[in-house]
Formats: sequence, structure tokens, C-alpha cells
Amino acid sequence: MNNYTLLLKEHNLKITPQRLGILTIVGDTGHISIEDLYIYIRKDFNSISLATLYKNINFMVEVNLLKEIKVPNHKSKYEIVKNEHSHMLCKKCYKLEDLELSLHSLVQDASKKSGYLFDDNTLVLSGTCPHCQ
Amino acid sequence: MNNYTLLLKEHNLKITPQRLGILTIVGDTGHISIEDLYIYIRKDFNSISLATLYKNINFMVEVNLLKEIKVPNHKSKYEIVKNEHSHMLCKKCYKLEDLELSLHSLVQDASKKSGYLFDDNTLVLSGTCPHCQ
DNA sequence: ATTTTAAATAATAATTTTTTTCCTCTAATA
DNA sequence: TATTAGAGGAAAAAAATTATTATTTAAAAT
Repeated sequence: MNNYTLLLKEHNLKITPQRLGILTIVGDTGHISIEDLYIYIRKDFNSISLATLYKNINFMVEVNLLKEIKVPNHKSKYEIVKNEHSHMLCKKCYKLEDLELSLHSLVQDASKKSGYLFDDNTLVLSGTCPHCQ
Repeated sequence: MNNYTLLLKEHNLKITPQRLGILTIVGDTGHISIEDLYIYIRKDFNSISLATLYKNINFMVEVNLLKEIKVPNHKSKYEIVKNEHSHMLCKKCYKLEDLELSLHSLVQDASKKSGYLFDDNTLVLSGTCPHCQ
């Protein structure tokens, strides 16, 4: 029983080849948009429908197995939920990468200033990656 | 010549009543989605078309007069470009608010770690606002 | 102040994206 | 293996966005 089978099981989703396929691609690419996912997955499941994709992605987001990343000036991308992290976007090559940053003190500061209680954050830093500089 | 007239002029956009109407609503509300904007603006311009709205919003984003804010689990909202700032989202009442935070050292740290050069960032903190606690 | 012209609006149609429906099929369970 | 709840596929529908065109209007040039 592989990782993704387990992941689905843990989230009470039935294990189907299509779902394993989706998770494999999302996992391998790190982050992927619906349209790109559709292109990739049709290599393995040439009759899969876009509706199946949307339905599954939405399910998986609901049960917190996937997370939607809204990227400035781009389509949303999806990633497998893992420990909290931020993202970096290269405006030249459009690459999106993870970045581990400690936002703890920042969030604490924000909370003190505003009176909000925060339990989630999304940070995308945009610029130029080392390769494109 | 009011603020918004000036704003349009500075960005080389023709001054039209519709555009002034759009900017007034965006300015008054702070942030607004296309669909809500459409509802509001039809009170003043009952024959305005959604296409006009989209076209103008897109123009204004292109010339950096408006900024699109991608909010987790919500439709995009638009705000008038001002000094860099972050956002707070209340998951209970769905209110979106500005927050001035210094991300300087954080961004510097990220840059050192990753080798990226950053010139933009979007941060949305999600949680519960004081009123909803 | 009028005329000119380049661009904006409104209406409509066309696309694109996302969701729903319905029927068949399959994974999980007994 | 038989049963059943849920998943997939196809098609349609709905929602969101963009494009097209004729008409109108704002801005610039008489």
C-alpha cells in the first residue's frame, strides 16, 4: 500500500486509479494547475473527464488533502497538504517553489496590532529566481 | 478635478463617468469583487455592461491603478494601488482588511536563503476578527 | 465653439471555466 | 461472490470571462 493509497484512506476517500493518478502527478510536480493536470493525466487515463478532475480536486481540498495556492497573475495551483510554508514565484520563468520561513513572530505581531486570531496564512514572494537573474 | 479624475489622468486613461463610478466604489469599499461591483454600480449606471466592467478592471490592473487581491476560498477582490500592505481575512464574517506590516527583514531572509530577488509580495492572514471572537 | 478622431460603451455573441445530471461501472464491505 | 454506496464518463448547464461591432463620447485639433 503506497503513500497515496494511504493518504486517500486517511481522508476517507475511496481509492481509485484516477485518484492515485491525480495524486501522483500533483506530488511529482509539486504544484500544478487544473489545465496542466488534465494534460498530464490524459496520458495515463485518456478518457478521464475534466468533470472528474474538478470533482476530485474539490473533494480533496475539502478534506484537506490538497491545498489551493492562488498565485498572482496565474491560474490556481494545487499541492498536497504538508507543513506550513510559503511560496516563491519567478516572474521570468513562472516557476513556483516552496520556501520554509518562520512567520511566527510576524503573525504574533499582526495579531497584537489587529486583535485578530490567526490560524492560517498564505505568503507568495514574487521576483526573479537565481537561474533567471 | 477630483482624486479619481486625477488618478485616471496620471495613468493615461480617458475619464468617463463609468470609470469614475468604478473607482469611487472600489475606493469607498476598500476591496470589492467584480460581481459585487456590478451590483453596486448598476445603481448609478443601470445600463452598464459586465464587459465594460471587466475591460476597465483589466485595464486598470495593467496600468497599475488597481491591484487584484486573490483571497483564499473567495473570489478575487480589487483595490486601488497604494503603499505595500498585507491583508487579514476573517473566516467568520468574510471581512477583508488591510494591515501594515514590515516584511522587510523577512523578505531579506527569504532572499538570502533562496537566492531570489524579490520585488513584490502578497500576504493574507486568515483567522477570526475581534468582533467575531 | 465646432469639428475631428481615437477610444469607450452597450449589446450581443462567443469562449472558457466550472458545476450538475444521469447513467453505468467499480471499490469496499459483508 | 453479492450488495451497495460512491466514482467515473459523457453531455448538458451554468457561471465567468473575453471578443466583436455599431454607436456614442471624451479629448484634441481646428
